Amino acid sequence: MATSETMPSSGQVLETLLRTTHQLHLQFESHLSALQVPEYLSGPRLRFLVSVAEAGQIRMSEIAAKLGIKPRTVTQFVDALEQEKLIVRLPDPDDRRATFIRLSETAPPLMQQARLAMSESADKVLASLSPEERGQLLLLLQQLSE
Amino acid sequence: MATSETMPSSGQVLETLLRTTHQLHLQFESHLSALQVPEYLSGPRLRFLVSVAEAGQIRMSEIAAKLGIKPRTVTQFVDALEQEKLIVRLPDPDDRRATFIRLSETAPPLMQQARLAMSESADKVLASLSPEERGQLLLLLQQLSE
DNA sequence: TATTGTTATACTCTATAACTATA
DNA sequence: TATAGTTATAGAGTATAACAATA
Repeated sequence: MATSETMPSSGQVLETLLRTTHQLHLQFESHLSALQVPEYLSGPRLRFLVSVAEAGQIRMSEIAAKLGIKPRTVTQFVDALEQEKLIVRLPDPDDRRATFIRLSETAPPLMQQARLAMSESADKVLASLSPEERGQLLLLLQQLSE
Repeated sequence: MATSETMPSSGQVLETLLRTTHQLHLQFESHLSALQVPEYLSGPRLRFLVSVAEAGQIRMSEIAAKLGIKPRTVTQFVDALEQEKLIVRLPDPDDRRATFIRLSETAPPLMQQARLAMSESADKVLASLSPEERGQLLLLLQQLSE
């Protein structure tokens, strides 16, 4: 039987995980807003854009499934990001009910800038971990998300 | 010079951290809502209640500072949780501008129930990690939040 | 003058339900 | 009849600004 230090309860781990990431999230957003990143590039929007960028071109229903959000929510992201000229809607010629989305031409440099600011913020937020510990953390997280 | 596997960039780690915990958060909330926990005990509200419970009795301005939220937001939490009979407001006799809050008598059993459900959900969410890995993760998170 | 908490208001993210156009 | 996306609406969590009561 192991001690509680080597075998903490799931509840304790998850509680710490959610609490800690909430703190990091707040720190991260406050660093970001101090930098030159446009405010409308919030966390969820950036996550959305990254998904679109990875796919190149993707149907709205697909990205909803991929991100675990509802079609209605996709419509709102697309509306907001289209207004900011970051993505464009394209009709699907094979299915006239469906709509593809992809990054606009102005999006990549902005996202690049956002990534830089994110990485700068991340350096501050993760300052208390050594490079090796960051590697460990990354592996554990990747295992969790599979 | 280490490889990128042992020394990932901060940006990559934080990106994975935020993305992964977003997924976990969604999974966790969906497990929770499938259980018998009252819906009004959402993550942020539970976090708020736990803070109040730890303090025993705390001023609204203090809890705002502790949780990193604005006084206006505290007022909303208190309004909602007071309506659910989970906390009570008490005047501060020494400063008539200030208000103390503390748990009501009915709160602790409900919170206990919520913790149990949370731990059940957590088991599912963390199923892909061994007990040792959970221990590692916990240590890394604790280090991060210091 | 400064601080505590509140009212008024608004924005983002998320959801459900009802609908339109198409398949 | 089923699917893709939209309109309409709502609710939680967060914020800023203006204000009243008190210090």
